[in-house]
Amino acid sequence: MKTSFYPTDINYVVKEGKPIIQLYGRTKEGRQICVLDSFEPYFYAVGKVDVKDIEALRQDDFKVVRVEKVKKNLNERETSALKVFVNIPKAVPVIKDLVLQLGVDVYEYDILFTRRYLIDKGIIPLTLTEVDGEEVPAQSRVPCIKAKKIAPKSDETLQPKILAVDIETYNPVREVNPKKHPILMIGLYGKDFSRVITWKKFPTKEKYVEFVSSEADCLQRFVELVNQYAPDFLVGYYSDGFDFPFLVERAMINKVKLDIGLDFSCVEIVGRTQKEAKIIGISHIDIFKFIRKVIGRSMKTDVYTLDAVSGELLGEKKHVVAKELLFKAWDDNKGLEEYCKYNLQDCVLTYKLTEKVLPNLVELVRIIGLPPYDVDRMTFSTFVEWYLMRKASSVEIIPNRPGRMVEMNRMSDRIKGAFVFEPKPGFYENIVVFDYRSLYPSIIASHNISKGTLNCKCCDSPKMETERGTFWFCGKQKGLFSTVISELILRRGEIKKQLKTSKDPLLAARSEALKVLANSFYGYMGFAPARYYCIECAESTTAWARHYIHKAIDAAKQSGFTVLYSDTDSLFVLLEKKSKNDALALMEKINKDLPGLMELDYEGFYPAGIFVSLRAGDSGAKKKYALIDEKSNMKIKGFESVRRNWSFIAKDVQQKVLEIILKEHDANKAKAFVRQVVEDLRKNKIPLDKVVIHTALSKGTAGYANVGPHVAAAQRMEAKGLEVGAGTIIKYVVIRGKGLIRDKVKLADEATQDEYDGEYYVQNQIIPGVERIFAVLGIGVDDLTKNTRQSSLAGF
DNA sequence: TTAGATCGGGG
DNA sequence: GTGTACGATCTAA
Repeated sequence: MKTSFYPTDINYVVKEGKPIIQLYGRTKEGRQICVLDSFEPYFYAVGKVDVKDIEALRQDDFKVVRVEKVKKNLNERETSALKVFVNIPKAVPVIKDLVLQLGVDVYEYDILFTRRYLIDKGIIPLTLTEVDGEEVPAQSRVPCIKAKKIAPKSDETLQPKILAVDIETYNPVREVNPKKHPILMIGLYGKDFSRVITWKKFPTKEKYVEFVSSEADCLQRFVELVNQYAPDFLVGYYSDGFDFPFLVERAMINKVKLDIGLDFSCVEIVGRTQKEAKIIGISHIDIFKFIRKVIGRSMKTDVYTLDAVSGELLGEKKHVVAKELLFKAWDDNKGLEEYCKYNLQDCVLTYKLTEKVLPNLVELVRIIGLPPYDVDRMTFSTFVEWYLMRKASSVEIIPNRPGRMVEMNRMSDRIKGAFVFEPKPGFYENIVVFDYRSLYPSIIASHNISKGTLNCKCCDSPKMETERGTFWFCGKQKGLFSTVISELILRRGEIKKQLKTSKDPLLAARSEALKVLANSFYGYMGFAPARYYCIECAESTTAWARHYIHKAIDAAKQSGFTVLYSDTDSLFVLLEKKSKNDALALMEKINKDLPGLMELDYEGFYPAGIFVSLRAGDSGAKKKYALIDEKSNMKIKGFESVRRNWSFIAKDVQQKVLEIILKEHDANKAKAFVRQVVEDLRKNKIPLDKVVIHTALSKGTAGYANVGPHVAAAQRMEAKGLEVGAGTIIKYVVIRGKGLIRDKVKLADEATQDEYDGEYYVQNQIIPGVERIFAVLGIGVDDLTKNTRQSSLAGF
């Protein structure tokens, strides 16, 4: 019988000395199933050796089953190799050591069995797959089908059934301790499903609240509800690091089996440095990990709390409640309903965030071909590596990971970076910005940059001098890196074309995923633990990048443009007496000479911009500038206006000054504005809440060698009996008085309007934020702060 | 400047 | 689990 299904998760067991793959998934009809398949572990040996010597190898229960002679490429050159099949996966590392002792090289001995299976069978998780086989009895929560044949069927993708989970714990002190403190409530949220399970009864009309009689029952009920809901994805926010480790520990203490695995296995916490919670058959997704890593790049927030992330991505926040007082509410059985609401809302946010970023996750799964559980936790370098491995494996023997020594040596390799043309600090008008579209990826593709095509003997490609030597890449044979990156670029190009007529968020996510992957290639080539490490490739990439940006700069100068600024892939020119059309013509001219997929884009026109020096006396102004476009949108780079430990008034003044200068081109107005704020601060006319400084404590107050103002404020909090620790946001105000700043600190709610030290704010908050901006306009600090009336009076 | 330590997220 | 490899930021040297 044929069954079409979407695989979600994969695992294997050894039965009667044979490994059996368990491929979990959901059928087209929505039924959860497990496909059982046989598959043989193997690795490759390359070198002069008698096949019989390998066939004879065995140790304990591990043995060689058979050896096949195969033709495969090794580093993009054809080689004959031996494919060594062994009895079980665990035999691979043991037998490969024995083969190594025969004096031959070994390869692909550390590719996880389940991943090897997916690659060899061409199966892509979440993508429609067809299995031919009959149902067999098995110890499983879902029907098991023994596969006679299995193969990918179509591009169709699963809409996974998602269940979000979040727990609240008893927490009287600033310490997370599952050994001491119980779980008070467990929240679950899915499609048409809301539930908070808790074990202290209180009157409520909320239907989602469910009472049980003990923590043990709470855990037991959690197991039942997960089973009933039968999710493909069980999702949490930081659930690898908190919720599941806590649940597992409490389950152990309460002697409850957390056996939600589809084979009746319990949740398992694995991993050395980074904890992971693994559930057989259910993809546990820690959405925090994915968002921080993949989505975070394009987000404004600098903290990845559930509240901040939900605020930005969903426009929705956490339910407001004094979380640190939950233990008290529990003890007194007072106001617990609010905490249940809070618990559920966290689940809702986690669920919605997952829905929101799911297209990105799914697309990465489809490109890389590993299960969502893995993709959720992988880093960019591993994305690239597994993508390369899957692409290469049918023709290439995959290179080994470097040994410790090799990796250490690679660590000291340095690559000469990008070229920066430093702008002169100043105010400028009519700026046109160009940038190379996906500069590094397009160079890798267009110059056929790849490990196996480096310095070929067969042709005379353009050569590039670098500090490491002269490098060129074959013009006849297409390289692995360049081939796969070209595919990514072209595939993205197609999607972007479709995006012009459709606003489908799925397409946008696909485009984003492809971009993320393509942009990771350059970093990967110079990443010490990489299998396909190629420092010459990385060096060549930046060298060509410098070459092309210089070319653009030279062309601009030749056409009579003044070049203002250039960094890596961008070029800022001044129009002066030229028109936008002249700028476009320049771009066309540059583009005519570019090879392959390379292209210079017109990024935009800006009527005004200001470039500011980084430090006092620093002539260059790289990476610190503000531009304004024709629609009055400001583009601010490198200014500290977002720094958290600045008072609101400091951020506000910096922002306004940039706005007045860029929009109205009126330095005197900006100056007058600052002078007014200075005067208002000195007269304590600026509202108190605008001078409050927010700083997060990085450790306990005892841990600081020198007591800064925020630490002094934290100590005041402690003196008042408030709980303070790492991560607490300290809100303080500097008040008038003598002595050190730390002795003039008051908590935000202690201070009054007329006691804050206006002069402190002028000197330490306002001036540092605008000093360099005014320096550009020839206005000194004195012009901003000196009170003319006072000084003239002083003259008498 | 560079190497080593810490922290993030969660309660 | 046929294993592994975070990375940004701060601090001390």
